[in-house]
This record gives sequence, structure tokens and C-alpha cells, in this order.
Amino acid sequence: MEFNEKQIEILQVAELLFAEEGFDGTSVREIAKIANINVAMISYYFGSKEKLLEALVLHRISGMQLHLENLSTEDISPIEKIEKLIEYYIQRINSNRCMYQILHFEVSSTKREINLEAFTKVKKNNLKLLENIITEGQLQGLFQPNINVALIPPIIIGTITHFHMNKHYFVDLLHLDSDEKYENYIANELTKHIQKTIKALLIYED
Amino acid sequence: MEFNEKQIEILQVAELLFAEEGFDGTSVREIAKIANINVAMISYYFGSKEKLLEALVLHRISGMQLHLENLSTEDISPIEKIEKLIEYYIQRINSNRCMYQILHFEVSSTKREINLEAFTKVKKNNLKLLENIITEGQLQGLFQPNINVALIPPIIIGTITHFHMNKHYFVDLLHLDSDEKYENYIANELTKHIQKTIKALLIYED
Amino acid sequence: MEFNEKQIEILQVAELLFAEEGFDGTSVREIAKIANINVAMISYYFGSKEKLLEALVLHRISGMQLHLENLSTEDISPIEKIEKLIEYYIQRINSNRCMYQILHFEVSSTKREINLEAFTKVKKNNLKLLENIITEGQLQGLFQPNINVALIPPIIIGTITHFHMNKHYFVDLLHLDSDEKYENYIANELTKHIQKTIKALLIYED
Amino acid sequence: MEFNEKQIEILQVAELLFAEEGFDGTSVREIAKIANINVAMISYYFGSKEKLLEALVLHRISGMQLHLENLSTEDISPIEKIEKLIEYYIQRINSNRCMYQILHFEVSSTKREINLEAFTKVKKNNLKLLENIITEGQLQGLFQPNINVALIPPIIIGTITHFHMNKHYFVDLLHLDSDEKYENYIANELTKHIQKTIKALLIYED
DNA sequence: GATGAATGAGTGTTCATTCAT
DNA sequence: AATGAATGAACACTCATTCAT
Repeated sequence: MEFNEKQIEILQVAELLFAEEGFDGTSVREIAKIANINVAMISYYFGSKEKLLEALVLHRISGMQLHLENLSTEDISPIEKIEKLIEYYIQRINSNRCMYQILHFEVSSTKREINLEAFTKVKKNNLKLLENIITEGQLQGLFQPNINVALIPPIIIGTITHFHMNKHYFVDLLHLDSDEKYENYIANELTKHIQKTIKALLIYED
Repeated sequence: MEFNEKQIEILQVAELLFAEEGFDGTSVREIAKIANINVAMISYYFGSKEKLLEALVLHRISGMQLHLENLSTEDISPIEKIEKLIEYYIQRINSNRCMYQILHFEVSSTKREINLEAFTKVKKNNLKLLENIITEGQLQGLFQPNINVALIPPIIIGTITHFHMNKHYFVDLLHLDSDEKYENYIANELTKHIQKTIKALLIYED
Repeated sequence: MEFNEKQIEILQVAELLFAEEGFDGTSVREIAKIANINVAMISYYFGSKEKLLEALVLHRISGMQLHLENLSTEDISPIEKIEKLIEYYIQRINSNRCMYQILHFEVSSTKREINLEAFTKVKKNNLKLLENIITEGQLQGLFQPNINVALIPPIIIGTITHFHMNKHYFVDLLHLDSDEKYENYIANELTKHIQKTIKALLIYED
Repeated sequence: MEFNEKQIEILQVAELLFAEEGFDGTSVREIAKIANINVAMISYYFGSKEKLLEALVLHRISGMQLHLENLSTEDISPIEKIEKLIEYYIQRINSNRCMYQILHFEVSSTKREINLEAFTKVKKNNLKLLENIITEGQLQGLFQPNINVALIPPIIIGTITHFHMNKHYFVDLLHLDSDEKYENYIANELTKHIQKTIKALLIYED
């Protein structure tokens, strides 16, 4: 699926608006106005508002696969690999914040039925990657044996997502009174916190 | 704020629908139809659709405070207290699933400005509770000293929320092919997983 | 099915416009404007434009049944009965001109599927009436025996309808340069012409 | 007016669609799709959708003139001439069914003003033909003197047209449960019925 | 106190047509 | 000569809300 310049412009505007105001809370006229195109353009290019959402999801999900195939073969310890993986994870969520917001709400909604096969595939691939590293660590006796690997991504993604969703609260609580401070907090404290949490979980003897 | 029978009926229907289809995705006619009342009633009782949402949030948040004042004084170890706290946390999130769904979206949306002071207060109270227990554990030398307490609720809430939002994915991945299995998984595996994670974080020496 | 004053007003306007400009050629805004009501009224009262058409057809067809039950028992000759029947027929078509125009188009259109059972029933009833009179005439030896009764209404209705549809042409051809003359021509010459034609057909020995 | 291959293709598709779904019920995109041409072609070739209709009407009407000049001079009785004329008439209507459908509705509509001079001329020519035959019959003492000739074509055309427009009804009533039976019924029973009717009218003494 | 009737504003979509190429 | 891209206007319809009763 290839999009021309204008289509990509529409997709970008739509992504932002869908994330900020929800799918139902965004009108095609709003999108058209901001993207500086004719309203009819949206139906013309994507068929319908709903299909625009589908196209958007498909378009963006494809870029969300972690490209860490070489991580497995790198000559670093499994712990360092986990740290690196989490860092990548957080960066990816961070830079796909809008899409995550959209996926969370429009997708958990009972109203629309979006094909999330691609997203599921991405998630399963990423899970496999994580499994490999943990298995490696377990074989080296670094990690505990009884780890529920499937429940580790929820910790990472859930924590980050929850932080973003309650930005106002955390900005207030942690005095992150500028966008820079907020971003830095995520890149440093929050990332370290999650890394530490996952490491603890892997190493900690029950 | 006291509501009569019909108002509570409306609030219940609205909560379910707002959670399932979003605020903008739900029409007052839909609410009225399911609640078996006249459309005009919503404006009449609550002023507007938006004010209905506010009333709903206010109404429900008051009940979301963890009532664990006596936990602090109970004669059990801080570790057991943490375990209990997490269990309560998860139960509360679980039984307020719809409200969480609504809050998450409305809180992060730029469209509506809902007064979330009450929600913030609840969160801060709950955080204080957690802090007390952790401090107790640290004084007893059970927990590590350098714990970022503010980032612990995000792990708990974020993980649970992420699990719910991606129900389809986890049902598939973990073969939770009945509502009972799904609920049981949350009450057992997921709860234990989160408890173990937090405990590891608190105890694990960096 | 009972309609209030405004609904009837809408139906009247819709009938005229649907007849003059076709269903697809008429916009609900046009109807609303002429009926002096809000556009939303049409959806509110009838559900949709299409359902307005259905309501209109149902509403009007019920009044199109020939009420000539007593004709059969009247003490006049079958020939006079036929003449009377045709007169009634023509009057009915005449005063339901718009509905006939609409029905003809919608019936032959492949686009909409309107329930025309009621219309079929009316037509079959009227046919039965005609059959009775003709049988009576045949028993009295006045009419020929081999009459294809089913093909008599097409002559009556078809001729009238064709005349109306080509009004411009006949106005020019027959110099009917006023509405009065046109109506009079139908009530007199055309009616007599059709009566004479049908009588000829019934009496004429092949 | 000469049309190239593609234009004729467009005209053919347009004729079918205009007949089936009406002018307003047919979109240029639909025509373009079926005719396998670009949407812009219609405006390009014909100027506009409306002008396409005009072109279509003009194009087809020219072929609807009855070519029976030699009928007048043939050495057969006026009665046989009438029979032949009616047969030709019916055949022409039959093979121009779509155009008749279009003319009936789009032309009686107050929306569009199509130049029907050509059609009027054709009708007047055909009427003249009929007049000549009837005059011949009257001179031979075969036909009654007081015949309203102008009202004879309406009987023929009206009856056929009415039959076509109510195809569903007659198929049901006369058990014409295949296209073949339907066509045969028109070519035989209906044609004979109309011939008999007109003959009766001409011969029958009032 | 409660509601059926009604409405103006706004929704997503389709329309015939235009225009640069 | 022919067309893909693009558009403003119009489409039917739904929305939350108001108001007379």
C-alpha cells in the first residue's frame, strides 16, 4: 500500500486528531480543514472515514515492528540485551504515542471492527524476541526459571501508556513543568524504572 | 450529590455505553432508549450530555478510594501488606473497569475538560498509603532504599489496563476461551505476576 | 395508519413533487421548503425519504379502490354498467394522476422495491368487478363470448395515462389551449372515446 | 449527428440505465463504469449529463419513424392495412421499450426541458399514415364515419406501454412465467387484442 | 415535574463537472 | 484527443438541545 504526498498528509492529520479527540469526536471536515484539502478528498482517497482509520492503522502498524534481529547475536549479556530491548520498546511506544492512543480506544471499542492481524503479528514477533533473550539468560543461570514471559510486555507497555494517559497527573506530581522535562523523565527515570523492574522480576528469587 | 432512582439508572446505562462506544460514539437517544426514559430527561436531569459525563465521573470516583486505613496497623509484614494492597488495587480496577476506560480516554482527550480533582485526590491518597507501607519496609531493612514510589502504581494499573484493552490478543495468546477463564486468569496468574514484580522491585538489589 | 395535519401536508407536497420531478429528482429539502417544515421533520415523521414514499403509496392506494359494489345490483343494462364503470375508472385515474405517475415509475424501476401488494389487490378487485359485468352481458347475449377481460383495463388506464403523459402533444394537436379545455376534453371526448372503444370490443363480432 | 464507437457505447448504456433507474437515479459514474470509459468522457463528448439525455433522445427518435410509405399503395384491404399498421406499431414500441420508458418519465417531468420536436414530428407523420388508411376505409364504406383518429394511437401505445410498465402484475395474472412466454403473449394475444379493439372501434356502429 | 414535538447545526458521503496535462 | 485528480455544492440523515404544555 503506497500513499502519495497528500494522502500521507491526511493520514498524519487524522492520526493526531483521532488520538486527541477520538474517532467519533473528529469530523472529516476538521481533518480536511487542517490538512488543507477538500472534504470530498477523504472519501475520494480512502473511501470513507472508517476506511481512513483502517488505512491509518495498517500504514502505521507496519512500521512498529522492533528491528532487533541482530540483538540476539550481539555479544552482550542477556541482562544488557533486556535493557536494550526495553529501551527500544519505550522509544517505539513513545514515537508512536498517537497510534497507541488510537489503538487503545478505537480498537477496544465494540463499535468498529478493525483488522488487527498485522498488529497481533507484530506483538507476537516482539514477544518471540523477548522469549529468546530470556531463555538465553535462563540457560546461563542468570534468570529465574519460572518466568511468565507473556506478561512482561504488558508491564512495559502498560506502564508507559498509563504514564502518557495521565500526563497531567504526573506532570503535577513530579513537577515536570515543561515538555522537555517530561520527555527527559520518560527517557531517563521512567525507562530506568521499567528496566530495573523487569530485571528484578527476572533475577529475583521468589 | 444525591440521585434518584431514574438518575442512577441513567448513570449506569451511560457508564456502560460511554465505556463501550466512547462519549462521542454514544448518543443520548441510545442512552434514553436503553434506560427506558425520555430523551429530554437527560438534559432535564443533568443539564447536558457533557454534564451527565461529569456527574457520572464524580459519582463513581468517590467510590474508588481504597479503604485500607486499617492495613497500616495490621500485624502483618510489609511484604504481606504490599501483596494485600496490590490485590485490593486489582480488584478495584477490575470492578471499575468501565469507569477506568472512560477516564483514560476523557482524561487524555483534549476535547473535554472534566474536573478530575477528585480523581487526583483519590490517586494521591492511594499513593500515600503505598508510601507508608514501603517506608515501613525500608525501616525494617526489608525493602531497598532507592524506590521511586510514584512509579509503582503505573506498573500495577498500567499492566491491568493494558491486559483489559488487549483482551482479544491475550484471550488468543493464553487460550482463555471463556469469560470465567479470563476472570480467573486475572484474579490468579496476573495478580500474582504483578505482586511478584512489585516485590522483586522492592527487594531486588540493583 | 393515521397521520396528523403536518404529516398529511408533507404527504401532499411529496406526492406532487415525486410526480413532477421523480423520487430521485426530489430532495427532502425541496419538500420541506414547500411544506414549510424543517428538513429533519421528514426523517422524524417517516424515518427516511424512502419510507416517506412507502407511506405515501400505502396512504393513497387505500383510497383508490373503486366503490362500485352496488353497481352489480343496479337495475340497468350491462352496457350502461360498463359505461358507468369506465367513467368511474377515468375519474379515479384523473383524480389520482400524481399517484399513478409515481406508481408507474416506481413499479417499473429496478431501484426501489416497494410493497405493491395493496395496489395489486385493488387492481384485482376492480378486474373482478369488470368480469362480473361482462359475464352478465354475455349471459344476456349482449356481449361476445370470447373476451380477454384482463386486457380491458390496460386499454382504459393505458389510454388515459398516455394522454396525460403526452399532454403537451395533445394540447397542441387538439388545440386545448387552457386547462379547462384539457380537463373537459378528458371528461367528454376522451371518456366517450374509451367507452365507445370498449363497447365496440364487447359487442363487435370478430 | 454522427457518433463514434465510444459515444454509441455510452448512449446504449445510458439508455438502459436511464430506463431502469431514471435519469436522476443514474449517476454518470455508473454509466462510465459499465461503458468502461472515464467519467470525464461524458462531459467531454456530450457536454453534460443532461445533454447526453438530449443526444440520446434525438439519436433514437430518428429511428422510430414507421417506414410504411408503401403500405398506402399496397393492394390489400384497409382492414388488413390497419392490422399491419398496428403490428408494426407494437413492434416498434417493443423494440424501443427503453426509450419509451425514458420519454414517458423524463419528458413528462417538469424538471428537464427536452426538445421533442423530432418526436412530435414522428408522431404526426404516423398519425397522418393512420388517417389515410381510415379515410380509405371510410370511402369504401368499411369504417364508420365519425372516428376520432387522434385518439387511436393512444389506445395502441397506451395499452402496450401500460402492459410493459406493469409487467410484474401481468406476469402474475397471466402466468407468463418466462421471458419467452411474456414476449410471445405480446406478439400474439396482446397484438390481436389491440387489433381487434381498433377494428371493432372502426367498424362498430354506435 | 416531566415529556412529546420540533429544530438548527452538523454529520459523512455522493454528485456532476472542471482542469491541468 | 483524452483522462486522472480534484472540487464545491448538494445530498439524506442524525445530533443534542429546547420549549410549550
